[in-house]
This record gives sequence, C-alpha cells and structure tokens, in this order.
Amino acid sequence: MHPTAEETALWVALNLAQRSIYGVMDSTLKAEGLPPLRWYDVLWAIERAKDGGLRPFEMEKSLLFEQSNLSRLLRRMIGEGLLEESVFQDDRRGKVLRITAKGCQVRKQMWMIYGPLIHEHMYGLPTEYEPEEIALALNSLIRR
Amino acid sequence: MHPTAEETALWVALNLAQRSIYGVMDSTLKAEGLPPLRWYDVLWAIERAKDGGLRPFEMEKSLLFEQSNLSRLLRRMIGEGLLEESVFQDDRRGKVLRITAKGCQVRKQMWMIYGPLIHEHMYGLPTEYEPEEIALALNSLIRR
DNA sequence: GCCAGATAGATGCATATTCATCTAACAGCC
DNA sequence: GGCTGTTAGATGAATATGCATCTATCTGGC
Repeated sequence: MHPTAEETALWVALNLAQRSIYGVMDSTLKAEGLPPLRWYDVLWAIERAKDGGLRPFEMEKSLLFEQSNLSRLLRRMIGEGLLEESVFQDDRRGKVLRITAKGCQVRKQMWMIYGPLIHEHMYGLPTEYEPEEIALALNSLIRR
Repeated sequence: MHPTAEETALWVALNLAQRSIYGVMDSTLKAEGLPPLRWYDVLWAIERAKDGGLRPFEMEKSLLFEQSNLSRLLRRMIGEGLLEESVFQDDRRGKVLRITAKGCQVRKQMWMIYGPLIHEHMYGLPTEYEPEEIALALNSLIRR
C-alpha cells in the first residue's frame, strides 16, 4: 500500500533532519581535531559497561554497525590506544573490550563539543511539542 | 550549554529511527535487484524538474550531497543510461541533467517497492500524533 | 567422543566516500 | 582588454564500506 503525502513528508523530514544535523556535528568535531561522531558511540557504550567490558556483537546490534565495519573500526581505535581487548574466557571466539584512560579522556573531550551541539540542535521545537514526545514518536517507528 | 536528558534522547531516537529504517529500505531494494535508495532521490528530483532539467549544484543543496560524491554518482547513473547531461548554455561551466525513458522506468520500479516501505514504516505512530505534526517538528530542527 | 550446524570475529576484494586540489568558465573592476 | 577572485564540476589518492568468505570455537544430537 502506497504512502500518504503526510507519511512521505515525515520520511523525508526524518532523513533531512538526521543527515543535516549529523553532518554539521561530524564536521565540527573534525574541525576541532577530534575523531568522528561514530567513535563517540563506541567509547560511550564501552565506558558505560565499566569493568564488565563489552563484546563487539553486542555493540553491533545496539549501535547498528555492519559487522566487518565495526571489526575494523575497533582495530583502529585499539591502535589509537583508546580501547583494549582481551579474549573472553567463557567463549574463546569472543573478545571483551574495555576503554582505556586515554579513551575516557578523548570521550570527555568529544563531549565538550558534542553535548552543546545536541542541545543547540534539539532545543528549538515549537512550544507545543516536548522533545520527549517526539522521541517517543520516533522510537515507535522502530521495530518492524 | 549541555543537553537535557530529553534532548539527548531525542537525538538518539532520531538517529536510530533514520538509520534502522533506511537500512531496511536500502537492503530491500538491493534484494529486488534495484539501485540504492539514494539513486531514487536523484531520479525523482530530476524527473520533477521536467524538460527544464536540473543542475548538479542545485541537487547538491536540496539532497545534501557531497559535491565530489554527487559528481561521481551522476557519472555512474549516466553510464547506466538513466540520465543524460548537456552543457548549460548560459554558463558553460555548468551541466543540465535530464532523466531518460529508462530512468523514468527504473524510478517507477523503485517506487513500487519504496512507496509501500514508506507507508509500512511511517504509519504506526501512537494515535495522539499525526505524521504531519512530527514532520513539522523535525523540520523545525533544521536550520542552524 | 564425533559430526553437523551455528556463531564471533577477521579479511580480501571491489566499490564508494572524502579531502584536497585542479581546470575551465564566469563576474566585477580597473 | 587584462587582472583578481569566485564558482561549477572533475579527479587523484587515501580511507572507509559492504559483501562474501574464511577460521576458530562453540553447541547439540547421536
């Protein structure tokens, strides 16, 4: 069944909003000499996992990474000294990732830029909408 | 100024929704042996422009393409016989793009898949929200 | 134990993307 | 006309991505 004009407009708006804002944020970070936005997702996911560490395949799902893509990104990040990996002893195919002190520091530096950018781009909704509601609405679209 | 939890949640939801839905759509098209989603944007923009044609730099802005990226994408699409280009006579640096019969046909084939996917993914909002409102809210975020 | 899947992650190769730079054409000024 | 700066688009080289395939390990059935 074909979409209504309103559904199509929503899809177009969703794409334009995400793409344009993401683009601005990513280039601002780059201009500050910091790593791309996607690195932040990884650092933050692993930092929140604390000492338990995090396994690549878990991140793959929650952050929507292509497997091979994540595999290589992690290698780069380990190479930069932001992460460290160890063998997961209960299943020796697996790896466990932990963030290093340098990784924490870089994440904080990124947040100094990234945080304000989120506020800047997310605050100006028309007064009749709460960010929370729009987030709920968007999340309701994720599932099928 | 740092973001509130709600602003951050909105930004995360915006990314997850766009990325996950886009991913599903793009791979469905591929599975049907059709070109990627981004080709649709180009075909549709040019088809709507009719005989007047469209210039690359105009598309660059409205569809948020990287200049070099669009340049090469257009070359591929011309190579596939979906578009044709001619020199823009009023400014001979420029090009004018027009869609071919084959291009129209491919766009229609893509729409047979793409249209229903938009409906499928955009219809199930909680009843208190209209797609139109959410689109307005998202569009209001685009500007800064 | 042994075999047939399944799963975690790595990798080769083709393709796409980015960045910086280049060329050609234009526009304004003297 | 000649010069300077700007803009449209192309391109080389480095990097990233996607896809298919590979290896190693695990799991379950027998």
